[in-house]
Amino acid sequence: MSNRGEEPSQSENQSQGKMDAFQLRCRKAGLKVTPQRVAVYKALIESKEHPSTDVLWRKLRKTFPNISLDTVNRTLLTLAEIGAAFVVEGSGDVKRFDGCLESHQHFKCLKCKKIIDFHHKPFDSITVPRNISEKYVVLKKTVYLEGICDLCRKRRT
Amino acid sequence: MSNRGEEPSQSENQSQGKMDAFQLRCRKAGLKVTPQRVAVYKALIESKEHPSTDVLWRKLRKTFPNISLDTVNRTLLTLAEIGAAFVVEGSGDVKRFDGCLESHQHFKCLKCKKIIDFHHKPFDSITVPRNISEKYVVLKKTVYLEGICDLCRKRRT
DNA sequence: CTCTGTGCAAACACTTTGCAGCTAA
DNA sequence: TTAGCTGCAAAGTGTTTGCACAGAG
Repeated sequence: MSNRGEEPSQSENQSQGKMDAFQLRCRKAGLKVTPQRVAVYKALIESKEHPSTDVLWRKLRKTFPNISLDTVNRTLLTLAEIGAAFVVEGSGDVKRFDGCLESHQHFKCLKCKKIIDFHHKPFDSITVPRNISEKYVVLKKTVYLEGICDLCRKRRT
Repeated sequence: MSNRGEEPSQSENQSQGKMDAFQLRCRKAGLKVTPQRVAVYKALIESKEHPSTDVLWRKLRKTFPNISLDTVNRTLLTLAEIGAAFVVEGSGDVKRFDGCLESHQHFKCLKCKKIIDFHHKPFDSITVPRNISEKYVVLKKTVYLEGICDLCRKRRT
């Protein structure tokens, strides 16, 4: 584990905990714990930028030169299936992923496509109307904001 | 209340009103009112299915055999730019559009990709936390639900 | 008349698929 | 050992672009 200049011991432990939980989750789902999977998952949870397959792949290649784009893509889709990651909601651009499992919301800049995380407690507890929850299985409730971020507003691009 | 075709009187008037408003909006934005644009807009607001470019194009060709896919796509993007339509939020599939300007929310079935509209008043009035609204320009607030629809659950596909 | 919008075709970017060899369990 | 995973290459899909002509203003 190269530990790119960041992470001292404490977060290293946290990270380790997450990795253990991840391995457990894989096994439960009947998935093998391969170096690639571990690397993809690790890179994802260390990314704060909600990377697309491509972005994560470029990053991974620095420490894992042989990993293929497909593997990254397939792994991310698999992670989403077993609930270890999410596909970020958004208005129809490239698929982007989020490895943060804690409750939070997203603001997406329409200009630079940056996604900003925030957590507003009231949004955690929104209640789905009866006529929906009776008829459909609601798996995810999301509050999602779009607009222009501070930097894009300034540079008025 | 379906009346979703070329029905007469009342809804015809409503529809006409919408078309007038649309022309006005185009002119204000400096866009020409071409037959294609009108047709695309009309087809969009008559669709309840939040169509993708492709779906809308197939539909349009029945009454407008020469219209090209690009035109439909470009027109939809243009409509989104001038605020006459929206790109539906969702987790990274094909771009889909919505011509309904009234406040409403979406539930999307992860299996069949169907999008169900609903309107839950409390969702209209969610308030964006200070730290976001102070820093960013929030153009759109969305509550978005994902899950499995009634039909997909039954047929357990 | 002018300048935008359209249609066509080619280019692109992103995903998915098929398969042979590899590897975790 | 063996089912599942990876890497490569090729095929899809959906979207964008460049350009000549047509048509709205």
